[in-house]
Amino acid sequence: MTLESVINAQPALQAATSYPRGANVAERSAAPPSLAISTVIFALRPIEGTDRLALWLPLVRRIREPFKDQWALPGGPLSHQESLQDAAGRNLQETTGLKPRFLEQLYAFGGLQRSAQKNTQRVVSIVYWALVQPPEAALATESDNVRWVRADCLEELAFDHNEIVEYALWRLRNKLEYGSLAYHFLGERFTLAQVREVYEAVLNRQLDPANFRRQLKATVDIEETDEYLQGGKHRPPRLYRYTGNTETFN
Amino acid sequence: MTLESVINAQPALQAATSYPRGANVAERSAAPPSLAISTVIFALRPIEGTDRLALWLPLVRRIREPFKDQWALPGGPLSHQESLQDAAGRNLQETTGLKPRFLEQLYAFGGLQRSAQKNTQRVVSIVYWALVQPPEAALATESDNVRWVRADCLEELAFDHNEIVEYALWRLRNKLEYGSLAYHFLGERFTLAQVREVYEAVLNRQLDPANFRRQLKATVDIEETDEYLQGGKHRPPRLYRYTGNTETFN
DNA sequence: GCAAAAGTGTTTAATATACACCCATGA
DNA sequence: TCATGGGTGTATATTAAACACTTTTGC
Repeated sequence: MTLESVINAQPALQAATSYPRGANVAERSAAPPSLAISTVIFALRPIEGTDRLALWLPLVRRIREPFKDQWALPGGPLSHQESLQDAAGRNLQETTGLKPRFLEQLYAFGGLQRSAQKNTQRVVSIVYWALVQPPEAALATESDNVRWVRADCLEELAFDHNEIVEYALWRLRNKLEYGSLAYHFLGERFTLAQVREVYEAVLNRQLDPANFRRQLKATVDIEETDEYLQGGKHRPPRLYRYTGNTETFN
Repeated sequence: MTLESVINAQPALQAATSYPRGANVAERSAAPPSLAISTVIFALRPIEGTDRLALWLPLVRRIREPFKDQWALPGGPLSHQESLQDAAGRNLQETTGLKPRFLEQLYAFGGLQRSAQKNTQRVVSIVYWALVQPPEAALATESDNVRWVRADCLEELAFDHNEIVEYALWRLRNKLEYGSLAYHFLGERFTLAQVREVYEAVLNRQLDPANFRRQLKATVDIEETDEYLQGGKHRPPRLYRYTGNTETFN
């Protein structure tokens, strides 16, 4: 399943099903809210023309009302047979093609003004967020209806998806410094400079290489290997491995 | 509405509605999950017999299956007319009788093993957590079916409510030091020693009064008043006011 | 050798901790 | 005046930041 193919699943969850015209008000308001799962997928990619990294996320174009032709977060329906976490994971797999190394619940959005349509069924969205590595991200190819965009210069998205991305960014920046988050953007082995690049891209500011290296090594959860990254222009840097646990809640 | 009276609302949300026997499997699995809202309500109360504070929360006794006669978090149905935040706030108001100064979404729980019953409708619970002040907490009177218990020595609760409380405690302890959380346990004016007592109760360890005072005053969000708390046994301490914003997300 | 990133050392400032000490009040 | 918590001062340890300097590679 490709990223594009999930677009067809979109309207089923975030667009709204109208009630039959004959339904009276009491019946309508008694109807249960429907449940949807969306995911904010962050990846680090170089800014075009430069070698500096920035945060990107994939969007899909809506092909039905409401918000037809606008861009939205990838999402899917909540199947009766899977947990919330599994539903989000499956959705991410269908979207990027790979199992995420980091997938965590972000927030449940259930405001009444989420859909611009009137007389629609209420939709509660449980939003997850994921971090993927560059090789994984490369599998989610672009097309007319799938696009990677920079997270910090978004156009207007469908529904309340702009706010959702803002919140995800806020969470990412807050959680970064005090946990294992950065390593989810990287492979199993990495140089300390690569970790610094992750921090610099996410926090959007320069960090002192010398001090950053010392702080990282003070973290006991990092372990040096005997290998060095070859092929660079300068002195080959040592490769490290993350040894802390990467478990998330639920 | 009293705390006790909301018990009757409980089964409607966390117990499960069986499907008619004639329904086939396809129809059954297509049925949408139902949505419930629960709230973990924390208050600081003295440990019996001492003057040290500890975290307490109110529980209600279930009067129907599943988990009949076991204790559970107060909860209520999600009305079609209100936002998630409003639904949680109304539920808290019905429970403790007062508008909370702090109410925030905790997590959406939607595991499939949440109910011990088979052949039941799936229930997704969006759980909020609240902090209330002692005078507010006093309004939630105890009865046969309503009890305040200490948060750190819970018996076995209904559903997965033990895990939910554990998670809420974890969040509380993490968020305490870096925000305005502590002041939600206190009134508009307070002494610095009272703030320290809140920290000591939540973090469950002693803090140096001198250093704590200095760190607090380094926070620009605190302002001294001209008033002093009279009636104590010793030197009357100065009263302070919190000037930071107490807004929460959503 | 030169440029550039890897990696180390050192100096300084900011912050946390420990604890001695004075202050103001009720009893 | 004594006990006690309120409140201040200070000396020390720990940590963060700034930046000079050495090392190792490709070209």
